[in-house]
Amino acid sequence: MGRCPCCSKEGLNKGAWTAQEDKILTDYIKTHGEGKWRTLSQSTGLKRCGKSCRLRWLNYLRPDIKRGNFSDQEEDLIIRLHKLLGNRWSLIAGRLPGRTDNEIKNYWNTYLVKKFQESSAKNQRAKSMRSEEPVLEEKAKPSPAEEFIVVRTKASRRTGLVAPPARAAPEAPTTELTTEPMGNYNESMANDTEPTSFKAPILMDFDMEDFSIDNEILKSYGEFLLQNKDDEIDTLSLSSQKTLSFDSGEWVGEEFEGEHFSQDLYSLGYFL
DNA sequence: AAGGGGATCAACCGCAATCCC
DNA sequence: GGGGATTGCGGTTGATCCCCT
Repeated sequence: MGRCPCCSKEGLNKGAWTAQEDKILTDYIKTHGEGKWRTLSQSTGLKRCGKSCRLRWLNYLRPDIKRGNFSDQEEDLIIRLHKLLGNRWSLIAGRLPGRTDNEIKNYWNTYLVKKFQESSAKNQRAKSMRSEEPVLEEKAKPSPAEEFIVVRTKASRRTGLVAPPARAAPEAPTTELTTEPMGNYNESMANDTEPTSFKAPILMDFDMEDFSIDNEILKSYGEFLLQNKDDEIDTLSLSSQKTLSFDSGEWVGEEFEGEHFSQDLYSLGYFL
């Protein structure tokens, strides 16, 4: 284990890629396809390590990469996914076609974190204006970004996340709501950016073989909907024809049938 | 006009899982 | 089955850009 041998090799180029290097890399991948990065760097004569080639391709040269600013919808989706997934940038990027994990990570660290800090400071000022109580107690409260505590270990491929069922599913009547496919992101959802409305559970690593992420997310999210059904359901009552019911702690609906559903994180999009 | 400082983002680093001989 | 090689990921760095004084 330890450090990748190729990184320590001498004679390899570092730093910004030249147009010529880009062309060599692009041409090779067009011919041979992705993968085998080490072989690629050797057979093309590129004085770059395999990791560097891979990164350059994935983050910059790939033809399907979307450039430009993040839209409001994308931003909102990132915020919501980050609440659920934590710093799983590759997973988040998987839900944003054309965006790379690196791009999303940078966007989060530069823009969204700041945005959270500002809104949290605003809230704090507003509260302290309203109350004569010292702000000391407020200080103990986490900012919206911090509120959704993400406890995680170093990234690992065989791990995922779990939303532990800390609270028992509420005894509630069947609640109906509609869903729509992820591609049709609803405008009203973009407006619902209040980060504190969804009490995300603590995230932790788990073994994919032991857990089904969606079951847990569905339980927790269903609970959230039930607790907030008066004012929140509308944000999810989209124009779709698909019907989803929450019954006895489980989601029921035509879109959610089949044993493979719970293994596919794609379903998460239905709730965002 | 210059330069200082903050913001941005491409690229690197190190770790861990998986592959493969 | 063991161990080195490879791949994938998140965290961090540093070069460059841009704005303000």
